[in-house]
Amino acid sequence: MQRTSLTKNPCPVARALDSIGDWWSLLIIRDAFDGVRRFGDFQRSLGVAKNILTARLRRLVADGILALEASSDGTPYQEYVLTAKGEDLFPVIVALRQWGEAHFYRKNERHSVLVDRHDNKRVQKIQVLSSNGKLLSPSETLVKKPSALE
Amino acid sequence: MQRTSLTKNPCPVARALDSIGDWWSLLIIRDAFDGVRRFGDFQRSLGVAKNILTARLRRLVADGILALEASSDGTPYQEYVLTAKGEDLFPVIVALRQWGEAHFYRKNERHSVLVDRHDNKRVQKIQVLSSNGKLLSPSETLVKKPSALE
DNA sequence: CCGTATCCATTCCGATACTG
DNA sequence: CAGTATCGGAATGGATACGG
Repeated sequence: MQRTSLTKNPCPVARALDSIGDWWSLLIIRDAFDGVRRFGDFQRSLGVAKNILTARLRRLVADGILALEASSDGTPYQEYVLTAKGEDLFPVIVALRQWGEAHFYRKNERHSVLVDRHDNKRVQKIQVLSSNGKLLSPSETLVKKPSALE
Repeated sequence: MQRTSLTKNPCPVARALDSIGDWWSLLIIRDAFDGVRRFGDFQRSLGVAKNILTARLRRLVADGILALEASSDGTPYQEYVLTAKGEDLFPVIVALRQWGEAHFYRKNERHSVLVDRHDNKRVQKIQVLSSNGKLLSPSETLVKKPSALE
């Protein structure tokens, strides 16, 4: 039996995970944000088997997250670049990164950080804000079903 | 051969995904944010096989994302609740939700939304901000390796 | 250099039956 | 109700060999 598809699931989180909820896709996307564009570079960076990488890249292209482009340098190969839809995953990656930084490193263990290119300062912690700009904790929010909207 | 563990990976995103980068874990956590606490409720909500659910819940407890508590009502069973580490995933879930809303629904298709409990208004779009509060696009940021920090 | 094809082991997943 | 046990099929993952 096949894995249940979530593309028809009513929840936006489920539909999102249907595209990128596997072990490798978000790592590929993270690399793409870091400027990786070539098959071999993804492969070396991730240490993933080539056939798996092929399948994942194809899926991401089919889902409109990556696109194939002619190479920027002279080489006759194509490159994988983020589409607008893919770029919209930036907050997801940053949130994951900050969660990882907070909970998976020992006190004296250092890790890379995300900085503003212009002033070299660390990016702010990503937050959930109300319409008037106040920080919201999970318990102060509520998921409202479409049927319950006016 | 086993899947390569990412717990020693230098990248915070990779370490995070080692805990929650599979198909079900983030959906379980989403449910937990929505107040689901009992085994059977997770099972019905997700439609996942019970043995898989068992394995995932165990992993999340072992990783300190969920904890087992005595039930709040009178029943003699235990409940799965988010730890502080688990609650810190809130921005990740919200970012995923907003990305899903933006890209996986047709024009007239409605979906649930996340609102502020106090005023019933929609939560702001999650953003990556510089230290002085300006919105940053992916290309305006840079990942700095620990070796390159002063 | 960029993939594709194939092989094999492991894991994942769903369904169902079962226990306390 | 909350799991455990087991089964079979599918997908995943790693390695390697091959082709344009």
